Amino acid sequence: MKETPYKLFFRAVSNKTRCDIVSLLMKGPKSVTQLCRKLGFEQSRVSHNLKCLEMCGFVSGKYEGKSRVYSLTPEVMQVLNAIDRHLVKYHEHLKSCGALENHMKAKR
Amino acid sequence: MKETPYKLFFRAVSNKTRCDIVSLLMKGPKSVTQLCRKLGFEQSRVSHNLKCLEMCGFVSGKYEGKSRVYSLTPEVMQVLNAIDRHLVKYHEHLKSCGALENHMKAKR
DNA sequence: TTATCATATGATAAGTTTATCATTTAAATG
DNA sequence: CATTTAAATGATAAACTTATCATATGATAA
Repeated sequence: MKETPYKLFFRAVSNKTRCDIVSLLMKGPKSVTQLCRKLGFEQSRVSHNLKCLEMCGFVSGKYEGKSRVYSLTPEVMQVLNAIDRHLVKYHEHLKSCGALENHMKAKR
Repeated sequence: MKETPYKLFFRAVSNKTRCDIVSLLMKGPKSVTQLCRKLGFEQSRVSHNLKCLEMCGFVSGKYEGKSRVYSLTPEVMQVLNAIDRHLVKYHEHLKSCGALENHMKAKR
């Protein structure tokens, strides 16, 4: 499958772990440990997903003492804010959508 | 996994088939057959994915004669345009990102 | 330099998503 | 209402993604 920028962009935040990480980082930079604590996720889970977000340009990390502190890149902040503004109106539509969980599969 | 509106929104367009469908529809409404022809995808593939997009409020379809014509919802058009404007600048970053294809897996 | 705490990486099993094939339903028209 | 063309649905195997566990690397300070 060929990768379009669109797809890559969307996919980066199309799962709950990364979505949650991004949401938290929108409130400010955090170390891996801080993210783990706040989200209740395992460390390697967070690190793996941070790597993915980093490679997609969503976040960047720099060492501060022993810990590595991650922040959203300015570009992505702008994008997310733009989406946010529009998602406010759109919200309702999505809430009633079970599609991605239920379609294309029967009663497995 | 609990579903956030964010995740649902992003996931809807996080695969190539749906991304392509949405891109095409940005240029105007199309029937299923037209989408199949232009994209070179199988009919059931397109229909399944349209259903997903429809349930997420991305598209809506109405019968015109024997065919069913799909269009993007106005709300989503706005969102996509907003993302588009920002993605222009961001583009470069994403192009160099192999993360979602390569990380978390070895040499399988 | 080694001990300690923080993060990253690798392998893998479990879970999810996808495309495909086969079949069914829908609309229109003779 | 039978036929034809268009689209939707269901089941399933293959592909992909994810979380987890085990381990390795990094940074600092004693």
